[in-house]
Amino acid sequence: MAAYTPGTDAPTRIERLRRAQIINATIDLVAARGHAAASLSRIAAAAGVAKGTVIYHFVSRDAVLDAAYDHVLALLIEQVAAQVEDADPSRAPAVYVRAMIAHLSAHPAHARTLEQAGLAAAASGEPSRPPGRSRWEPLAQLIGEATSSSDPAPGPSDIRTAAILAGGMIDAVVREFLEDPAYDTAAAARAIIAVMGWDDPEDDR
Amino acid sequence: MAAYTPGTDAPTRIERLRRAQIINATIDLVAARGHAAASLSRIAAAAGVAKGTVIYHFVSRDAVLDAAYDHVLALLIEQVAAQVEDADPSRAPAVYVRAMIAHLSAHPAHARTLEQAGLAAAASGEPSRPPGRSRWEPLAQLIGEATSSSDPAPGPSDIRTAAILAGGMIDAVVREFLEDPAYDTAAAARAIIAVMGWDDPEDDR
DNA sequence: GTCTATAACCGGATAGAC
DNA sequence: GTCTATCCGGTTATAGAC
Repeated sequence: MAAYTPGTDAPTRIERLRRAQIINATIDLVAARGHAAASLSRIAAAAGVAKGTVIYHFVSRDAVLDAAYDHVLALLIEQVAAQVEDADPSRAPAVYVRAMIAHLSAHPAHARTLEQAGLAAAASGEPSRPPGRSRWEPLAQLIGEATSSSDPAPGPSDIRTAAILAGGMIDAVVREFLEDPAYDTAAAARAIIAVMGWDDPEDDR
Repeated sequence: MAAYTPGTDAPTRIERLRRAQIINATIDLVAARGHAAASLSRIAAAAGVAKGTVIYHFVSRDAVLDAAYDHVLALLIEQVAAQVEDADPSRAPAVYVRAMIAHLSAHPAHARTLEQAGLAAAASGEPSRPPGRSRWEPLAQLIGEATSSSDPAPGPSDIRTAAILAGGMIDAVVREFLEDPAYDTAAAARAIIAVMGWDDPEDDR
């Protein structure tokens, strides 16, 4: 058999613990100092292990960062998907907006990390997705399903543009919150839903 | 007198040319490969000069990047301000949105560079501005002046939030354009103005 | 003014002791 | 599994020749 390569097979052990430990340290480090400053030595120091240990559990520095970014992204998607799934389709877009903002406000370090991840990706010419598959495609999907049920399609008639605009507002609200933690993100979420003309789950009582 | 320090005093000569040459090369480099990849040697190579030359005209690598970022920002502000100034106050917000998107669409490299500049700044904990002075403060100003003249204040009643949301949409539209140059930014600008419920200069004919 | 050469440093990654 | 030691490459910045 080939040599043991951690991460590819069943991690059956404290391996998972070490990996989690390193990943969490990396997330905090990136959130605090940025992608570029998250060097191997700093990651190791933050996690309380040696450089060699980090490269034993992961393949390279890039692999550590990728794993960290995948992790925060997976958590975000899981959270949002759970709330969107058991919601009336006509209200799914509003739920999406609230869930997104709530999660990122609750985990500022994750928000900052995702910000850095996106920019690092934009830097190294990475056309990771074929044209059309933009970051807000899932949201566009929800908008499409919502407007097909309720007749008077609100907001911009172009679904892609609607998703892009709503997504941009979400980003902006989260960014503002990161700079000013006193900013009322719940009110901002309400404002987004209002300008988009969407059904608001919190309206009916 | 003290030694001559370029940039601080009258640049009286081909100094300005060299500086401009280096700055432009830096802008393209950052746009293409990102902030982190814009090393001194790469900047020098891109500008067609030696490393020493770069550090002669600027103090350090960071100074070069700062100068480049200041430059693209100054151009953007100049362009937008010119269009906003000779516009009816009630339509200033719409003009701002269009000017911003038009300029950044016309100069994608500048848009990418500003993106990288922002992220690099977010990384090194740089509270460059006291709380409240957000990036969209000028826009908030325009919105305030516009709504004080026309009675039925459109969009979110909170001016700060209105500016943040509109700004976020501008960012999102530009980002989308960078990924898909076929994206219709003029239509997107119209959509932004529509959802905000603003007076549109292109409406009356 | 511009360049070459060099100093001092820090980055990632490997080898191997324990 | 985890660590230390080491190597190599690339980085900024300086010194000084031209």
